Amino acid sequence: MQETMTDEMLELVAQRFRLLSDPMRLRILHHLQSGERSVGQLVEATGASQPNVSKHLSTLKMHGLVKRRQEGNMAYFSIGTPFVFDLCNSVCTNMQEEWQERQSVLGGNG
Amino acid sequence: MQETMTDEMLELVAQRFRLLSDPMRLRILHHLQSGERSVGQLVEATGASQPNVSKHLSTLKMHGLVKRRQEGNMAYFSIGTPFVFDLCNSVCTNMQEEWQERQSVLGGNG
DNA sequence: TAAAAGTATGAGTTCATAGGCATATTGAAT
DNA sequence: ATTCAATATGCCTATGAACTCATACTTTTA
Repeated sequence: MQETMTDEMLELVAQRFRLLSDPMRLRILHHLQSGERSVGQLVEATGASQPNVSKHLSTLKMHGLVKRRQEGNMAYFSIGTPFVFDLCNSVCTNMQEEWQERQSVLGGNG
Repeated sequence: MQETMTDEMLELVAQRFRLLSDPMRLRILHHLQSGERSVGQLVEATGASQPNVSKHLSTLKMHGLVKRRQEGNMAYFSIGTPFVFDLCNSVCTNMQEEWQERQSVLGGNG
């Protein structure tokens, strides 16, 4: 973090993190990682309802995490800012490290 | 993100991000970045109420983002996982990049 | 033991949001 | 023009969480 953090900056950063704090949104992003997907495909893949998927996509798009492309009847979404996966990877890595530490503390070295 | 993400993993990652999705918690972490602080110091620095600060610290501690040390009457807290600052820096950097892009799009190059 | 300071916790309130359902909108096909 | 398919949106509800106030807990001091 920087030396000085204004209230507005804190609010914006928190907002960004809040976008990633929902499992369904993470699942959608995860499926988009392998490429562009239509709403229907995401509904199929996530098991969520179509309105729910559409709303999450709308939220993600509003904040630039996702891009939208229309083709006929269908709307295709894709990742807007690949850096989100860096964030997720960092969190995953850190969690794994903590688990390993905890395990070695609990279970000794055997 | 990894190739396979179980529901439990998604839930845990989301939980981690949710911890960072609150401005007050970010502010507390930000103040801890320069070193260990007592609850009273954080109350003073953040302007939040003492119960509020204590609860946030309790939440952060429960998830390992913060460590607690007791000395007499006082409780001193410090950063448990420095990697959170990497996450915040990534977000800040990315936001700045997007702003610059937006500015050059809106304002041209002059 | 009593009082005071620092911190933690519980009850209650308020606010944000995820999700479901119904329906509106948009484009394609007949 | 009508009907159908894909997607978006509005309303509603329920759940979670941040905050406040009051109070309990804990350690120090008198």
